[in-house]
Amino acid sequence: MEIRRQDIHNSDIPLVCRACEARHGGVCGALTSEQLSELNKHSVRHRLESGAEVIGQGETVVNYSNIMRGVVKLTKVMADGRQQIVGLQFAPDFLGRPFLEESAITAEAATESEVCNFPRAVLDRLVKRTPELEHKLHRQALKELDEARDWMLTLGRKTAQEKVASFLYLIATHIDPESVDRSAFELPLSRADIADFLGLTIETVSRQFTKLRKENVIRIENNRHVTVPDMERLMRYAGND
Amino acid sequence: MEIRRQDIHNSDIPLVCRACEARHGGVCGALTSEQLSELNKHSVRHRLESGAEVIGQGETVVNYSNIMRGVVKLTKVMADGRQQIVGLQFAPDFLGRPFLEESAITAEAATESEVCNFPRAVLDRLVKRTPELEHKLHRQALKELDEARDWMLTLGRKTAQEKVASFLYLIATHIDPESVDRSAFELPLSRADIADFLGLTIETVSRQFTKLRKENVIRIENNRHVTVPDMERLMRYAGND
DNA sequence: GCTTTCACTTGATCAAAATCAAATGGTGGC
DNA sequence: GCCACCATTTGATTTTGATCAAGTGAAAGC
Repeated sequence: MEIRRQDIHNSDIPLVCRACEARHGGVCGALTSEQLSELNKHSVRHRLESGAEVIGQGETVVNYSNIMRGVVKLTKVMADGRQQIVGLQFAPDFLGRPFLEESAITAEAATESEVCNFPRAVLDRLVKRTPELEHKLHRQALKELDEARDWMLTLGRKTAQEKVASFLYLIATHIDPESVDRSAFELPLSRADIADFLGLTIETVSRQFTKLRKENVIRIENNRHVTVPDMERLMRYAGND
Repeated sequence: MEIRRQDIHNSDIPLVCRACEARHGGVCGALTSEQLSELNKHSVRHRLESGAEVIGQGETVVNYSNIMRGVVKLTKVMADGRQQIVGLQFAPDFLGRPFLEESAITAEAATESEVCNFPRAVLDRLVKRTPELEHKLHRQALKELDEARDWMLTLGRKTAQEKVASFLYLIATHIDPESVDRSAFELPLSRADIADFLGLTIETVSRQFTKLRKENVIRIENNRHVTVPDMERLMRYAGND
């Protein structure tokens, strides 16, 4: 038996939106079909190569985006080049900092990705008229804040081993929200990116991977494919008792 | 000559609110006088000793607060006792995590403080009916997110010296938003708290203070009173070029 | 097929911050 | 004023992770 979606006027929803994975998880779910149509008129779907920049630190924000597929990293850079990843966003997250002219961070595709861009001005106008949309954005901001604070504990107080285990646990639980089996996944970040996420060097990250592998906490194939035989054990290594 | 406030129906505003410093800076500024009266019926002003807990990690959130005076620290603790301060909030900040039953952090007065508590349920009801209020809370969440991300760079990539200088710069610019002269201030945190904020030990913090003092970047009297002769120089020591 | 390149790993050494230990100094109680 | 207590500083040593320096291994180009 077929189950019908509860959307009202489903047929009025733009075709591309109907097919969009982010439709129900992301901010677009807060919009009526008319609003969705309006936003859709101005939006452009985009494929991003791994490493492609969405916006640079200090640049003027002209677009917001929804991540439709892939992983986007948010980074901050110091004048001398030291770099820190301050956030990882997964589909179907909203990407952007409302109410600010200039971006305080760089957003860059960590993997090959797909995003749906729409002009800042159009969404800002919609937000003013649609409390439910602001509510969604507010919730997303709070979620990011919770994640940032969790990560501050990791950065400030955990050992290198705990940091690497925490990272693996984070990826295992975020990479594919649909999947039931979280024990096997592809790392969306290179060793260099992982180091920038954890406040470590690539050498230290590599050594900790080797150590976790030797202690059978994880298995690694082709540098990027990770298997976790015992998730509870990984959690203990991450210091999350 | 006396200058009149632009508030409409100023006389309808509860007396305690009229005198409240947080009235215009905090979330209450988004409310009409009637809403303010309703909220005020349920709110209780409270004096907090330094160290007093507002809410504990894992506890059920029953109250939100406005900070009227003082500094509140937000901390996370690991099972083995390692601790990290993940946020500092100054008057007239809003204190609380909307839309979540259980607090993920501990909030504790860092200095002798004063807060205005109101029941979660009452504010949640007001938020639903008042888009402008949700907008204010949204902006506050985004501000906290920006601050958290700035701090992640400090925690992950800065040296002990840069961390301590960054902390001093943060306090200098946040402790008294009114004051023009930011070059002299009281530290709201003990050395132990500063260590927990910076992901360092108290010994390392103390040594860096001594070093900054010997290099004439700061002067310290009575352990808590700091003078900064050249703010630009402090900023350079903090790595913010 | 061979070379080049790039990401990653491994090894040796070094430096920064942690740890362990003791001294100092200011504050409140008597 | 003197003592006790606590926060802070200072000193000696150790540890962790950074740095410097080679290696390895897989994929891309010729």
